[in-house]
Amino acid sequence: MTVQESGAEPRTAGMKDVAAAAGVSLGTVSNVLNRPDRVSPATRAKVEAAMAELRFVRNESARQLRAGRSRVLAYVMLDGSNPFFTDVAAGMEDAADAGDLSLFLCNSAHQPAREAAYLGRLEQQRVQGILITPVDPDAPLLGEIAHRGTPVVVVDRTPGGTSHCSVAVDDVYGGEIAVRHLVEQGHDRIAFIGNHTTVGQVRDRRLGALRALRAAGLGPDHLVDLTTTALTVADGRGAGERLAGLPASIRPTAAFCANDLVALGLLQTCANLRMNVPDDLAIVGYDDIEFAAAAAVPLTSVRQPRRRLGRTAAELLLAESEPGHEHRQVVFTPELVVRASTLH
Amino acid sequence: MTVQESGAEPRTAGMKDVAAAAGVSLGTVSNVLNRPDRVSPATRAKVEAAMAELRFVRNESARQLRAGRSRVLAYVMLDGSNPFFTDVAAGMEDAADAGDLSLFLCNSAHQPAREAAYLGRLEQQRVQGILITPVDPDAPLLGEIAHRGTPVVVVDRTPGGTSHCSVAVDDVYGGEIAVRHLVEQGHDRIAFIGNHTTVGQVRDRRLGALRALRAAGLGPDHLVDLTTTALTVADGRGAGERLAGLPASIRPTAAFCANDLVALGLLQTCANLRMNVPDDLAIVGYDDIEFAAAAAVPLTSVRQPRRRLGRTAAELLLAESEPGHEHRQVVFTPELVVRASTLH
DNA sequence: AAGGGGCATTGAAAGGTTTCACAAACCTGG
DNA sequence: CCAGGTTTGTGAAACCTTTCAATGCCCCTT
Repeated sequence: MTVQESGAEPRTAGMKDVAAAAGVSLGTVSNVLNRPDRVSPATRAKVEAAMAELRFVRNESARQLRAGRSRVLAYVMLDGSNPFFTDVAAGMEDAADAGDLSLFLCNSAHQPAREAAYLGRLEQQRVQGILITPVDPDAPLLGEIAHRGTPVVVVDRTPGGTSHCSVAVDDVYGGEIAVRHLVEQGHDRIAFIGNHTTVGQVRDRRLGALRALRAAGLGPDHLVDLTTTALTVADGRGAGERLAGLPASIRPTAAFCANDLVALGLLQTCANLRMNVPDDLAIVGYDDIEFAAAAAVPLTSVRQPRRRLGRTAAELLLAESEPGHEHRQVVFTPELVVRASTLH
Repeated sequence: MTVQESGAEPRTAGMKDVAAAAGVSLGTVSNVLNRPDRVSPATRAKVEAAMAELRFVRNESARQLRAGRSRVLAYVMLDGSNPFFTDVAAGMEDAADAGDLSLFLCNSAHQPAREAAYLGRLEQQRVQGILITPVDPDAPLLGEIAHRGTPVVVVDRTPGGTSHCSVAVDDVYGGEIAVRHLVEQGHDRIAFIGNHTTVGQVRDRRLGALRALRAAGLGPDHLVDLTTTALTVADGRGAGERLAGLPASIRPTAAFCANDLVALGLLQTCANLRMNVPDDLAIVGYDDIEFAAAAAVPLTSVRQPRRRLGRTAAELLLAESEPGHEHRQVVFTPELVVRASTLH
């Protein structure tokens, strides 16, 4: 209306165009955008009308270039198909919303190369901060990034060094309450199903299991290891078949699974083999994902405060920019949710 | 080594600093980065050494500002906690990797406001393109964005207009093969569980179900609607209880669920109520998520080519920039995966 | 030995925003 | 009616990269 649209469509209108259309200076347009209170209602209206007219879209690259920092957080997650991580991400979104930031999700899918590629891209984008559940929490890359100035918070792993904050859950304690519960239910021969030789988390959970046995006066030989390669439903099924193949005299009467996916696989094998849960085999899972409560036999599981984990991680990240910041390692305490899979 | 690090740490080194350290011009540094073949090996080595020395990180904002476009795709998904969508995203990642692009995931969680916020942010970032499973495929916002120049591809919904490409699966056909299978198994009274009044997809699946009945000479009264508010496990449980409450004379002998989460919930209720699956109730789900095969009774389900859906969507998006581009609506054909939940 | 072609490198402009010191206009109270 | 303070608005610099025409330089050809 103020400007004549003659012929070809302009690629995109910039603030300069808006300023011309509204008959004000460039600086005023910027003020309307960034400090609306510093501009009189009348001119503000004029400028806003021009912006609508021209379909102005702010160019975030230029804004960032000048302003130095972006309004974006990113979470590089280990496994996008595991509900645990998407729940953690939901918690981060809560915090990001509150701070008027956007959260971008990246899925490394356990691949170090992909993780590195994402980290590089994010660093180049000058994101405000990076949340990450790393393939390897002690990889030097993380420290380098933090050292170069992009805040990093490690989620659900505790890194050795302290070049950044971290948020995790006490896995030793989680393993302990799981097995203590089984012992209280009268079991004294318990299978541990997971890949404790590979993953730190799982090692800790197993440690907790041993501690609970010791507290009950039972030695480590009361824990029967069924080692898996990963923590998928298929791994659980496989372990179930191995378990069922053991002679009755030494077959455990209960199983503690390193996560719920494994527990669900185990449960499925039990159903196939007509083993009753919990009478023939009691099962405890880990994570308390939504599908745990929804299983054919609702699963007793160790609940991690997933959403809170994510929210806290994001909050820690935002706190990094404050003046006298000290890196903190937050550890949450898990809790046992008892359901039918362990109750006679 | 070439440069003396005196006193305070510089925020971040830019290409200018690298050029100075390497004793070459700015343009040469740019060439090393963007057209390495145009630079002699000797100087390239010098420059690369300087970059390593100074821990140079390319500033993506400035690059974009000048170059105009970014190397980022984004997928705005409807529900980050539904494995279906994370699998679709995995397919997109495959395509993005191939094109040396990064994929950022955003989760609208069914909230229009959040969706709009993400879209705004992405448009401002000038991402190369937006993939989206929208809350409302006919919202005008999508068309506006496409019209302003950011390519948009709609995933798993078919929008009314044709201002962009779309990729979907033939839901009518999916419903048809599901119910045809049930009819072939001898069922003639079938429950339909889902929210077909709200969601276009579900409406189509139900339409397919009716078509299969008609083909078998059965009228629409042979389909018993159990309407839910959403498509979660809890909705499935609730529907199961309603179903079990029906008098035996009119109770369906089979159920077709609008997705696998609902089917899993239904399955759980059956287990609780000691109803045998499939003898007392046959169940067909939809999506064939990983948990479907892993259920206590492995679930017959309609498989959507999730990963291919995602990959194709991303490819379509990349093709948008080609000269004589026409918007295409790709429709895939689902297939039935038969498992124990429908086989005597 | 002169001319010509290629190749490696350079220097300056451009891209859209934010920021900040400054100018102009407007009030307030004496 | 004026001094001093406040509110609005302005103009130019700065942010860091990419791009491209122009400049040297070296080697090959005749």
